[in-house]
Amino acid sequence: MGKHNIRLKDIALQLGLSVPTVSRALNNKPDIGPETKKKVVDLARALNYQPNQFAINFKNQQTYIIGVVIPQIVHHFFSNVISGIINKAEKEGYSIMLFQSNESYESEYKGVNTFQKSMIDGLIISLSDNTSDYQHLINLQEHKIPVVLIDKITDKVKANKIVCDDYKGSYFATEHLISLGKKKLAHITGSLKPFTTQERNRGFITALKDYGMTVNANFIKNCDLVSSEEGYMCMLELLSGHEIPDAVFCATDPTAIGAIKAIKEKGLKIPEDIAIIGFSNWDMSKVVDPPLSSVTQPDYEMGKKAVELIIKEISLTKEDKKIHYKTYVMETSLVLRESTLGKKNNTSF
Amino acid sequence: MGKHNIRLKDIALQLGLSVPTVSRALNNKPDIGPETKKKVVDLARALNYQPNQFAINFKNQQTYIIGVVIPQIVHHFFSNVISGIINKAEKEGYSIMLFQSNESYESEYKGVNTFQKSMIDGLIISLSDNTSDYQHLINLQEHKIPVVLIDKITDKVKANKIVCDDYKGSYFATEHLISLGKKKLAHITGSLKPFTTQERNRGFITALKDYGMTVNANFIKNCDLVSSEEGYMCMLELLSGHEIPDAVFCATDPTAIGAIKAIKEKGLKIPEDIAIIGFSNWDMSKVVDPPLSSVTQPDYEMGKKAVELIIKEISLTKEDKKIHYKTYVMETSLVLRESTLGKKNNTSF
DNA sequence: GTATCTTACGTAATCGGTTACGTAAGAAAA
DNA sequence: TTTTCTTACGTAACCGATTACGTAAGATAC
Repeated sequence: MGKHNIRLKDIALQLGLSVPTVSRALNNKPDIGPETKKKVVDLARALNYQPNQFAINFKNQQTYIIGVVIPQIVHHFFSNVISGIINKAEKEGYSIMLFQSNESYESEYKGVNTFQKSMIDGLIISLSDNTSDYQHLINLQEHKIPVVLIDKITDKVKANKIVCDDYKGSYFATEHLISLGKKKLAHITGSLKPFTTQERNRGFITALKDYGMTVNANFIKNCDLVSSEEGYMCMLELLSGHEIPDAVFCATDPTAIGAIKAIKEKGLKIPEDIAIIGFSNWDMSKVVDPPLSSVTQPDYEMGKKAVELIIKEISLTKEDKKIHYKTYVMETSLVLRESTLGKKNNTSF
Repeated sequence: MGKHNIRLKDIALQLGLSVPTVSRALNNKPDIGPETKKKVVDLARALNYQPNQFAINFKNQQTYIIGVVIPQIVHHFFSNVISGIINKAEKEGYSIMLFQSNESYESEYKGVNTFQKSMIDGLIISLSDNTSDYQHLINLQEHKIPVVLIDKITDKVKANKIVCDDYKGSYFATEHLISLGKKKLAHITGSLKPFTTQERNRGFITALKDYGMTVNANFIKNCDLVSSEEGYMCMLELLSGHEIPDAVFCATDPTAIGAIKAIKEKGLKIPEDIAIIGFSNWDMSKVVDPPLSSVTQPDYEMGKKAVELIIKEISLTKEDKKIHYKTYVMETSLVLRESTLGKKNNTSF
């Protein structure tokens, strides 16, 4: 037992030919006699010859592997991004090496380095919240390995970047609350370290100003861990003031879900007393009571786009052409449910 | 611009040495003079020499890459499995190549083949529901590439396998419903094609029998797509009979969540009129109203275990030792919430 | 002083392929 | 018949490392 893989050498020996001749026969190269070619092709088929891709990649100095580093896989947004990346990469003949940083800079650094040594052709990365040094990425680029940043990006690295329009999504979410006639809008933010969260905050504030409403500092609560527990606590604080909001925009769905729990416990009605909308349209948001309105991000498409960009940059780099870096901003949209619209005759999930 | 990576050759040229001498100096091999060694090590450090892992792997015929094929990434159970796989693999010095079959046999087949050509050291796979031919896996094994099956397994392939105890988990869930004093138990199953679902069904039926209860065929509904929509429809059917159940065990959480919606719409109380318990403890289950009791699977640990098994088998295979295949059955446990326990003074999520 | 053993290096082979180049034999042209 | 041009193959080099083996110089033993 234990077949070894058939090599060109095996075919060459059986036919009394040299290895390059066999290679030429199988790769439709010139300088090969028609009868020899037929003999080689037939034997290769009979032996079920599969070229050793690893050796070819080594010779070509190309692996057809794209490295992907993200903060965490168990996350609605990122698992969808990865899904888009993998499906698109497969279509284009690339494989994916995946690593999660668990939001640790050291881990991210190590992962990128491991990938570099494995000779990935390109890297798609969403930065850890704790990354503030970008030398590992710049180092990669200096070795002509393209880098595409996705969602968690930085302006310290010159590269193609993909984000979704957190600002506009938040603006529209806020506008939606205003359109319901709400006057006292609150915002539960996430950690303001990531650019994405800052943008969501900016969208909220700008919308208020554009509609001539004042921003009440007491109505903006910070929720660093973006967990349901924290959302619950933040909402309790908002409800304990002498003035309470009549609408809340949460920077993530889990915090919104915690907030819903707090609102319901206080005996208040959603959306009549307080309307609430989240961000990212998590799976769980359609099953909470009431179902949560949210802002959807084009996660799958962002992953797909990242693969397109990296493959294009890989081929441009090989031809030593200059790359014009851009930041691609992808549109979000509102998914409206009972938490803002109220009960409808609606059995959908 | 465009540094090329430093090679042994570069160091050798600068010092007037041969490549193997430089290699010996850097790898603590014998047959090297102390002064020469120092010169080489110093220059290597100065140039920040990083050995080309790809070349080393090629020479050693080992990639330190584990291929992972699963049906879908965007799934609570699988994303946790992958998380366990990646974290453990990194600790052991392996990288992960990830592929999703989207429940298609053709896609799974193609993915496995691509991985084989890329010379993965081992494969961890959870089979697609539509896979009934296993030649791609056997072929891998014949080429001495170990295969570990996880969760969606088959007895047609001799290999190490990891499952969780779907039978016992379901038995305990059913037992829990009985312990609440429930007499008319229903079961909403998933597609009975996967072995896992069959086991869940068996657990339910065996528990009923062990407690001297009869199995009412009208109380067993099939829910092929395991979606919330289907769970909702199945539950409506159960509620439209002349006799309705007082407890339901659902083979997956999403169907249970659909069922909850149906029960609430009929104005029935959970768990007083109908208690309900699901399976897999999805993230969303703690936020539905009422929070759903469920059976947790040790997803992360299963991924970790899979990596341990594959690495062990890789090293045993290299030494040409015989492998004794086992199926590892990992324990589930119950997470009890309001859908069976009723309202408690409980603010946890 | 000669034989033998170390030491420290270089040369060659290898992993499995691709590609540049050299060359013998036969065909075509002069 | 001699020269030149194809054709169809083999040889050598390469990708970047590791490893088996050969060997000159110096140390040690007899």
